[in-house]
Amino acid sequence: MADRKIISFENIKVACKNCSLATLCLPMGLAPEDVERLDAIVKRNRPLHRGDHLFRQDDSFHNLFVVKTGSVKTYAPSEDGGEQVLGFHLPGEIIGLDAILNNRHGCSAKVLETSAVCELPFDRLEDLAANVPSLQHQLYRLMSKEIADETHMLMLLGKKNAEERLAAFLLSLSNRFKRRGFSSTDFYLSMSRHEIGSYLGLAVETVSRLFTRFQDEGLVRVERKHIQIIDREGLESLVAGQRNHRDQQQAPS
Amino acid sequence: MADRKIISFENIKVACKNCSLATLCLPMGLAPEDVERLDAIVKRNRPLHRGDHLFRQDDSFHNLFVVKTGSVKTYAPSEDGGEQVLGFHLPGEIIGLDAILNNRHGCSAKVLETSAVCELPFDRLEDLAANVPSLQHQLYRLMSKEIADETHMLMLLGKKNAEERLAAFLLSLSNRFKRRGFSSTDFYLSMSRHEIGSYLGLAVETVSRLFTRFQDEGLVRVERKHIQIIDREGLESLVAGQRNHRDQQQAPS
DNA sequence: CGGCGGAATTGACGTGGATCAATTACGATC
DNA sequence: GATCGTAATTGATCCACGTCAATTCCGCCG
Repeated sequence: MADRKIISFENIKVACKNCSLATLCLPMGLAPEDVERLDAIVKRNRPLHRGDHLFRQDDSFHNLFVVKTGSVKTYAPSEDGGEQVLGFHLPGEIIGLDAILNNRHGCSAKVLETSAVCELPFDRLEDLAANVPSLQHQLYRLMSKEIADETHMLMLLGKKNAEERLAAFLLSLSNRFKRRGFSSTDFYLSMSRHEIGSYLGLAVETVSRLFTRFQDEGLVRVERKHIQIIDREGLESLVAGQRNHRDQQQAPS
Repeated sequence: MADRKIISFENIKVACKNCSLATLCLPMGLAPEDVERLDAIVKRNRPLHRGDHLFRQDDSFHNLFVVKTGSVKTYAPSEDGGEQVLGFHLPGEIIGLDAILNNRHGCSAKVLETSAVCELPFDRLEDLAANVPSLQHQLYRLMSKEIADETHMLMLLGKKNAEERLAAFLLSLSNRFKRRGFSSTDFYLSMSRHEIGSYLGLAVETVSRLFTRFQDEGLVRVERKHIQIIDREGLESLVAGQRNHRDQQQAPS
């Protein structure tokens, strides 16, 4: 009891309308009274800690999750203990949309650092969306964004080499931090080299070597998890890939 | 006029309720009267021919497209005339969901063979969905499926080698043909080796060599575009990837 | 403060698949 | 049926990146 009181500050729950993420998250584009209605179905839990799961593959699906602070990775575990990282999720990003299809989660989601996460019961959200066209539209938009983002990732994995992939990854993080009001040039990675490699389809050693190479070339400053972007344009021209190889031929009519 | 009459058989337009795809497509799970309402907003065009575009990258977005017969590829063109194939779409599959976000198509869509395609004005569909919960739900499901499919593809590109990718591709086609009432063991490819390679992140030559290898190993019979699956289980065990390499290590807690 | 264990780095080496280069096989057109 | 252009196959070579192995670094805990 006393205990509960002491840590009660953890329970401070920011209403959607006061949340700094309102312009990236579901409330985007909603009228104030609709934000209130959305607010009424959001569950806000106490912070989770590194290693906690939001859900595991094959869990039955009830809620979508939105990162409020911290970061989360989604991944597909494989029998043999290995895993394929599918995504890293920053504040304002929605997790679980792939589970609507079968009412079952197709991947696992694990917290990378102490994080706050909002929970949205999907059936209630769906009901509300049917009555609030702008919310319905925003849901479609968010799902569309998820599709577009994954398409972008497919292109990265399909035809970019290792350095183009890592450069794109760093720029993606940089841009997302910026939108969230953090520095776009100075940030900390919450994931390991191993996880970055898994996400980008590269070996850990390759990731490590590229970080040192990028640093030697004056593109970034790397100190363990601490990243500083020194030459953003340099990274961008890497991604654009002057040195792009595969598949430059003409397609058939 | 006479002309129009002569080819008028092309204009035979199957209503959704009579369409053989009703159980895979948007009408899935809708009550008959709701199918009628959906039917009312569907535009059915005359068949398109090989090379015709449904839309091009950066076109403004108005309609979703559903393949009725034939096949369509989506791809991202690059300045230099190259392209990255993003997907192959068979009857009953929806195209254009990634465009909802910005009201602009993020990729191009081109018909691979003579094909019939239904067109759905998205704004009218959205309005209808707001009034027909089962349609709204079906739309969420279809978008969720798109996300889950792309996730699956990310895993393929992220950690599978060339033969695992091609085996998975063949099995995917086989399964999709089966659901559509076609043979799952004997079919024709509507796309070129080059397009397969682009889709799978492989060089044309690699695709070609793998086809011959698979044939030599008695997994399939290949004769140009004509494919016969001889040993489905063999292909499946390839995909499962006994010989799987990358990333079998333990993840951190 | 010292010792332990996982994470990261660095180096040496091997290989899967890209690239380059011919050759062959089709399909379209007249 | 001859001609041409593109698709597909096949072979030879190369290299980006994975794998293996050793070392260093850092956070953690007694």
